[in-house]
Amino acid sequence: MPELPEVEVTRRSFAPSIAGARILSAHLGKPLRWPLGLAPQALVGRRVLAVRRRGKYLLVDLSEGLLLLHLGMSGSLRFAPAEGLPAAGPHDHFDLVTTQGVLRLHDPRRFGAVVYAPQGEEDPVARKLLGKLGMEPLEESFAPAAFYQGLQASRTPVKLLLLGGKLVVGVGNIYASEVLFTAGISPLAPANSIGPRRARRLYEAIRSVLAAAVEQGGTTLKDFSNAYGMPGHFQLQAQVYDREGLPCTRCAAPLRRVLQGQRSTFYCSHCQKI
DNA sequence: AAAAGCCCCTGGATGC
DNA sequence: TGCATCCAGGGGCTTT
Repeated sequence: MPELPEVEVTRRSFAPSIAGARILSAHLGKPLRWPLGLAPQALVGRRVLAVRRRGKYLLVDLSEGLLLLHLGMSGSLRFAPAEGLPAAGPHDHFDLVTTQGVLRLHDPRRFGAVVYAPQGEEDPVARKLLGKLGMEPLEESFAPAAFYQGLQASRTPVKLLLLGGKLVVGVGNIYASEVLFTAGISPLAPANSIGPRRARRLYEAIRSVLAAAVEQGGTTLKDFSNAYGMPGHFQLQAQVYDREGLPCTRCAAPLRRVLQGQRSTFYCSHCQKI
């Protein structure tokens, strides 16, 4: 489900509310992708200092150690007062009960994870997950020249390179298709066939599409919502994703769907050039 | 070492 | 209605 915009929207929705809270208890449901790495009751008494994001990971800084949260394909977070919060359902797999509310991870498919890193970002556990991540597309450090060089270094179809997260993070299956449509570049184009001008257009498209999606509260296809249950609206302005056979908004040709790396890609073969 | 495939898991939509 | 099949917003790991 969640790509960079959804993770960022989630983060912004509850980070101010949980900052400064003291952990009262923590509870696990069914196993997630990886084990937590410590007994949940060991978290009791620590403080939540801040919530940051790296790629599609949320980093919950504690007074001692760090929690890494990932929402996988179907995960979402909720932050709500303990009173009035329903009992954990069959798909609620992590509750962090604090003095300021309960942070709850809901994840039917359980591709998500909550991992404890005792030594913060320098921890081997954290480095393993975060160490190979690419540039943050909404940060100042996302440099056009470095992006172009990254494209030049690979013959992989550009859609797959974007999805891989080693050059730039956060672009998932929806936004990869949207960004390439905006840039007028075929998802099938080998990355190193993209010249400097088109690379610059792609760079700008990544920034503008992701920023617009954050602005719109993310994309809600079926069940995404932020930590207060509010859905996003970006799906209303999706140009190609999940629109196979519908007319291109730019040229009216029917949009196509192809498989790349066992995942659907949507594009306009007329507007998007190799 | 880059690149391609394989899984993990559940549920909803579709088709017979 | 019931059952089988396909598909889904991710990404680490294994194999080429």
